[in-house]
Amino acid sequence: MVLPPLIQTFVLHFGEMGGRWGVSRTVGQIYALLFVSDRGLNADEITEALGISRSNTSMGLKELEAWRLVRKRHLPGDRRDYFEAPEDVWQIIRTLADERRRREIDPTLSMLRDIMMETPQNPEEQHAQARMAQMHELIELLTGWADDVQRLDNDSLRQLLAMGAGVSRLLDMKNKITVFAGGKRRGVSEGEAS
Amino acid sequence: MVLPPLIQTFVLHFGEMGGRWGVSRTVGQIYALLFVSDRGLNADEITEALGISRSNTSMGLKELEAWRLVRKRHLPGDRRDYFEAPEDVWQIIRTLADERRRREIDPTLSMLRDIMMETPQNPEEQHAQARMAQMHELIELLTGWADDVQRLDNDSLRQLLAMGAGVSRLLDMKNKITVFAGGKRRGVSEGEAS
DNA sequence: CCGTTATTTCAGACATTACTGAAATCTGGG
DNA sequence: CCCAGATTTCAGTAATGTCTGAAATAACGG
Repeated sequence: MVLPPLIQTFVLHFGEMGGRWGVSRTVGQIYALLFVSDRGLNADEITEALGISRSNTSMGLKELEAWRLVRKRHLPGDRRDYFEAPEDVWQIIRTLADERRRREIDPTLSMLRDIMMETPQNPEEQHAQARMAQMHELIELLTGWADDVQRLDNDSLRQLLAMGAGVSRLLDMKNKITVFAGGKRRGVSEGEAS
Repeated sequence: MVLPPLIQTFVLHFGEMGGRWGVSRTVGQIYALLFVSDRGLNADEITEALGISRSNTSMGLKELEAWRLVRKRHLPGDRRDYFEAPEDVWQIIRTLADERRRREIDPTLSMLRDIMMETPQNPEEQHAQARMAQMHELIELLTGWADDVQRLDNDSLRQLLAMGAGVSRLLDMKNKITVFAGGKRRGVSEGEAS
């Protein structure tokens, strides 16, 4: 691998981390390389830069496309495919959240729903089912929330994050308003999303 | 594996999912089993229920303890260790967030900080460093926010989640108030956490 | 202390996943 | 329709990761 030291460190780190994630070392490295690159790269350039086989590059790129983390682009007068990582880091987070949800959360939710249709045959199964229901409820809340936040534009998202623990003060405020209005649960929260 | 069908499905699913996550099939299964169990189980019971080797159980439990997802408990008059998964699903989320952060995010932040101390030697490195700075900023924002939310009690957290997209309306409100107060950036947000 | 039972460690067997090179397929220009 | 460059597929191999049984260690009661 022949890369500027600064970039090499970054790429190698993502390679290692790729493992902890659901992707291979190579896939992590390819993504890291594209992320910091100031222009699209073709498969041969990537192969060369990372010192891996051409076929490995091809597979890695395919996987990254499946994750929607890189996209193909064509340069006029050049038949080769060029690949680049979308620039907007906020969008990257959205994409990641989306894909991980699709691959990890949704199948679990589906399984939980199926199980919850069953009738427990004894106290042991009954307890198990209750636990699964707890898990199901929590996951639904989390993903529902994530869905909503997902739709915020970058500025709103940044604002929300910058607020940090301030959120809890907003919640207090909301509660005061709610109580004030006669305890009829009509604060600024609850349902009716845009 | 001899388990009530309802539980078996759940355990097997977590085994599969374990793979996508950073843990082995066995570890996923052990956790799932403890999660739905209505009492602590000892290593032999787990071994028996999952049809795996005693040593595998021992290693799996050790890993789950490292994740702080299960804890050891002792029953009076019984020398064996009993294991159980903490009950509070909200707390589980906190633990997971905590550990994943420690294992995946923190090392990355550290690496990014190191790289950002370096002086880029050419335009290519300069662009790369700028991209890393973007990533660094985003991760800091996300983790800072997560830290704050982490400290909310279960009810506040539930409320926050239930609010969903309502958050954006709160933000609008905040902005109105801020502007109203003379555009001096003194809304309900910004710094000064509890 | 000693014997018994519980737990952990660890080297090797086994299984899974990642990577490569060669061959096959695709694509666009002539 | 053919050629050359580009990409993908795939079977075999290398590398990792997981699991086991046996042996070592620890913990407790007597």
